[in-house]
Amino acid sequence: MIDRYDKINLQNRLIKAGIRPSIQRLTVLEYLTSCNSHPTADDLYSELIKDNPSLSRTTVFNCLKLFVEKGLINDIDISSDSTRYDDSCRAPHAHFMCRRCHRIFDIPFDMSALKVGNGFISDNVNLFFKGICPECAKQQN
Amino acid sequence: MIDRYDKINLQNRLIKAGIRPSIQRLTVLEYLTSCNSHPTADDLYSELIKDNPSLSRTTVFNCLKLFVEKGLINDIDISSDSTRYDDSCRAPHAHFMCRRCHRIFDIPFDMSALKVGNGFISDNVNLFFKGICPECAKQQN
DNA sequence: TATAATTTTGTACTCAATACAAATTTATAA
DNA sequence: TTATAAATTTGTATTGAGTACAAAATTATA
Repeated sequence: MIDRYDKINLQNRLIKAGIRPSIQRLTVLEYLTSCNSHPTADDLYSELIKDNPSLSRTTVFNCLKLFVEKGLINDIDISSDSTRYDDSCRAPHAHFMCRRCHRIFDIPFDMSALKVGNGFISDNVNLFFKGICPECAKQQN
Repeated sequence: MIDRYDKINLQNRLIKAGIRPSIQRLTVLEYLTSCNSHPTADDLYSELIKDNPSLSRTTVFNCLKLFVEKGLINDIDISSDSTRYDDSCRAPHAHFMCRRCHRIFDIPFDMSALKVGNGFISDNVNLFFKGICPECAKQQN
């Protein structure tokens, strides 16, 4: 159960992000904050429906989408629509996705310094930035 | 049109990766290598079907999946099934996805050093490793 | 040439995510 | 308070990326 202090905390986080703290939104954010895993929308829905029988699956998707837009949470996902492919023979580079025009740019980047330790054996690294590309930044004004 | 030298090059890349160089596989790899964009499977299919009317959409998906498995190309995509979410309030960390057990691990990582320049305005960074987690590495032997 | 193994093709299907409109809740005005 | 407007939630219908599967075609091996 979520205590009063935490509830106010969560409310403040929503308000600061410009989101009206409805019960459903608090519920979704509370679960995300308290769990250490990386749940999918359906993970959340399956879990939360237990104590909130009237909760709609669409609401969970709506909340998550809104939270990501407002920068409250991260979506561990890279391409907004479908998987994209990239010839790994090319020079190492990071990717940048523009939130406005949805293009993906190659960013020259030396990835060789990026390592995981502690027994993890990595064979692939992806570095992904999101934001506004130079063109869209100009147009915005 | 793809010239003879390139064709042999592509063939060698496939063979080295342990993939039999069928016409369809060469076609898909050739397009991926020559284009500078980050096409989706359907992008590829729509383009290649023009000159290869008998090409199947499934074949394109099969090729891409195989190429990624063999490390020939990268998929710019993070979660294998559906989008996962992550409270951004938590300490900055990278992610590691185990190819065997498909779990996603948090990896403590100082992301503050990761910057894009050149007029790109980034508000979000994702660093994603793929490979084998310590547990699965042990079990493997 | 026959047989086995691999690859391709095409149809049917799954399921995450979205569109949309009705119902409900919350805020604002009179 | 009551009426009205705005925002949110709900549920159904739909989309579309990706997969399962088996038949057809191709390629390798005996």
